[in-house]
Amino acid sequence: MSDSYHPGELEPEIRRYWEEHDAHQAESGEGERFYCLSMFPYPSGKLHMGHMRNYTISDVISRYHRMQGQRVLQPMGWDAFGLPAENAAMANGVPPAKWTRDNIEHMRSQLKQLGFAIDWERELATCDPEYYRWNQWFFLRLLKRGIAYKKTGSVNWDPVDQTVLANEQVIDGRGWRTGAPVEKREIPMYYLRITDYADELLESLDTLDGWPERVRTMQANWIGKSEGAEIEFACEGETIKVFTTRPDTLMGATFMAVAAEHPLARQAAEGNPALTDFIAECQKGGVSEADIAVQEKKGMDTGLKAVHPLTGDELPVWVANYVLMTYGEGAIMAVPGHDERDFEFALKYDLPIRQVISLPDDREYDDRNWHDDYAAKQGRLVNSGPYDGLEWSKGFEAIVADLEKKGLGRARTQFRLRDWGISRQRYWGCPIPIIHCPDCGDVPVPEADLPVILPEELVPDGSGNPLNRHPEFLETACPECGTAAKRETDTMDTFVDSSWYFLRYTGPDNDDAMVDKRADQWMPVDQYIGGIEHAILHLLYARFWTKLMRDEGLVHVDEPFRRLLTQGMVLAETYYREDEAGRRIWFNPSDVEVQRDGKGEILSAVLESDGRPVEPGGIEKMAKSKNNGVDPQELVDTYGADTVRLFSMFAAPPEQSLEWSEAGVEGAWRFLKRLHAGVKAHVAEGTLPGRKPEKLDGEARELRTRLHETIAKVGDDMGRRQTFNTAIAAIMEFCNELQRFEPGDEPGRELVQEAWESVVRLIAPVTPHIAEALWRDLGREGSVFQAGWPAVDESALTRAAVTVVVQVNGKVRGRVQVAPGSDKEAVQAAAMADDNVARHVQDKTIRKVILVPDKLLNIVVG
RNA sequence: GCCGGGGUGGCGGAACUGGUAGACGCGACGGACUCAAAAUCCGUUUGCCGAAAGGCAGUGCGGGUUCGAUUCCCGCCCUCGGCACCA
Repeated sequence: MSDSYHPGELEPEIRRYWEEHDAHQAESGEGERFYCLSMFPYPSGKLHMGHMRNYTISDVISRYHRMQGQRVLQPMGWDAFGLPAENAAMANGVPPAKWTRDNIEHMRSQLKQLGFAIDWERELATCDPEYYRWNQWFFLRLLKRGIAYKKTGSVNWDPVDQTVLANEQVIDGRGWRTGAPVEKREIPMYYLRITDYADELLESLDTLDGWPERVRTMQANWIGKSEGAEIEFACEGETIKVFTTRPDTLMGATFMAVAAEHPLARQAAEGNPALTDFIAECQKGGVSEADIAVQEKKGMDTGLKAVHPLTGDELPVWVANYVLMTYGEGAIMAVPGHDERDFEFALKYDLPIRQVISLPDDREYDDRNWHDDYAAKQGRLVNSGPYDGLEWSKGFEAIVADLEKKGLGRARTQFRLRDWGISRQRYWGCPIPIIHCPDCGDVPVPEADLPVILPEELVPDGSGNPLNRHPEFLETACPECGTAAKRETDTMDTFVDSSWYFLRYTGPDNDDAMVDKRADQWMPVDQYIGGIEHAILHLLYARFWTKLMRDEGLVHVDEPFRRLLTQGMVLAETYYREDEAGRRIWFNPSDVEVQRDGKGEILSAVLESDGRPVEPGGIEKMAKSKNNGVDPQELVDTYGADTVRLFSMFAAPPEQSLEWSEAGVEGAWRFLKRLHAGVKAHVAEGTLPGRKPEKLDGEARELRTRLHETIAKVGDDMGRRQTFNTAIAAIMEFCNELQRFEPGDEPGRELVQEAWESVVRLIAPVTPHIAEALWRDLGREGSVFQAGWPAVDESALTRAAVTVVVQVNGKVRGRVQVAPGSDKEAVQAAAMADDNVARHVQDKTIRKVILVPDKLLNIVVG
């Protein structure tokens, strides 16, 4: 092997060495356990930079902890069910199973090339019956406990393809393939009672101090606990129940509004063609909340009158599209004086507005500056009859008490969180183990008959679930009475698969149980790493499912993930063309040639293959659906895995989103070449036994101080802060100093040996191949990952003098060298000896002097 | 629309607890080496004024608190993520 850096030869050799020594199996070695988990990938075809970043972070943390002497579990698997496989099947006619498994093969080999310390013995794929049978088994237990239940839910319906669409497949209110306007449709589905756990899911967020604050905030807001009251309004022999967070504004209610799906709306529509048309109009469009929230507020009077429970006044009942059937009771009391949406609606339809809360300065309420006024919700009650003058929270209590006396209302807690609908009208997912018998109804598949195996040869064509046209799957006998019956063809939400895979990693070979006692050994996960886009749904469902399994006695932790690192997304430009039908065809950025102006704005973009223009579609997270994933393969082929790993960690802190650019990868490459050359040059003069160099002075003494400062900084950055970019910068900075140093004597060479051994170990988690090789070159036995993390020599950290910055009135005017720990007077005296400082102070009066010890002195003059 | 982030040189970013703004790297420019190129090495690189010493301005925009604000507070703008069937 030549003496220069050739990762193409070096890296495979090092990987063979690891494999021969089972270096990455979790059970080997000694020490306390550390479970390092990264979110498993959807096998979309190729690795992209988002994956690369995610798994490199995970590997750096794993290897860092391994070097701390811990026994690390870093598993890998495949989130293998889901929509993209069906889309690929439609496009190429390949069955989702084959497409998925081929992708897994390819991506596994890519991951192996990157040198991740993964325990491949534990690999799993959620599309394997050995995995998903436990989804089915557990679902049946939940059904028995009443946690799983059936009710209707609303879905996007494509009337042309006669199929249910995912929200992603609805574009501007139209089906992505047919272009037909989408409608809402009610169908029966299975739900899990996550709302039963709402309080616990909210409360235990406080125990997750290893989670980013922003994720905990988002989850708390998502669960959305509000204290309020339910109030009943009599209405033509029926009752309209509403939930409100502000019962104190009840006297300001001037109308009622119900959702289009509300039973009362349907009832009122009978014999009212205009209202029937309006309700049908509300059924247009998809079910996505974002779409509903931005649509124009519309409504229609039902003609019905509701009775105000305290005043007896008649209030008109409207149907309004901004009232959601899925929150509260699907009906509201509208208080346009103090609610922005009600206000907007009242203005549009000329409904009365009444102020019932005083403004802070007792101003008169005025529609025109309502936007300044409506927020004033914290005043006293006015225009509220017997409640006038009460502070709002007292009014809240008084009104609820009076409603309770009349039996027309009571205090209640409401959550924004809804039960989790898990039914999907799709083929490529885990079958829901239910049989529909004409006589016995919905019958669970007996445990002995599990798993219900999904036939793998089918090819969806976009017109509904092919299981419905597959008699071998569909036709069966009722387990209770034996008559001909049909299987449920809905499959489970893929979030079910990803809600417990981390538990299965602890005992993936167990054919007799979902999890076993090994789960107790490894759980909870010490470090979870994944994209911020999963901050709410996946993480909430995984927390919920863990609690469900706990309550079944299967695991013994309350929370699955002790520490969470949410990596920012890797973004890339998207490019598309529209076909005749207006469908967007997406092109990979690597196939597009782009010209930009001086500010980086795109001037033109053409497809390389045909030279014709494509439209830029904005910068978005790398994803299969927009075909903007950048494959790291080409870079790995050119520079090797270590360079790409180093570059992806150096580019930005992990939590930050990052627009992908290759500019700078050369820098990482150059650094590794210099590191390699530096060690080789030192070794060429002969290696030394690693021992603490004595009797250093001058430059050597300073270099050793810098070495141990760097060791302390890198350990802190990798372990506590998890800012790998700054850890790498610190290593680079030290290497620059080390390479300028020329050892004149034996202690100097000992220092250089110590320095290179430390540098190689500090960089090892990031660039493991080169570190392993250089560790050998330095004359050390065994793997660098068994060598342990370098220790900080506290005695090396002390300095004879420190630099203190001197400011005059907050502006830097000089720097002085003083002994560490010098007091204000001493530093000030030194500062006044500086010409420039003295000039700025001159004959002015010193009003104040502020000292930040060993760092800064600010002299305030006036 | 609602919830949560982000905005700092030509570019990626650093400044951790309110204390030197621009570490480290890319790019660019100048130089060394070379027949030449690549690679490598050395130097300069926020803007403006200045020969220099030094000075003034500067962290999306507008205000505020403070001896001192990229950091805290108020109001905006832009942008990214999520919004329950993308995963």
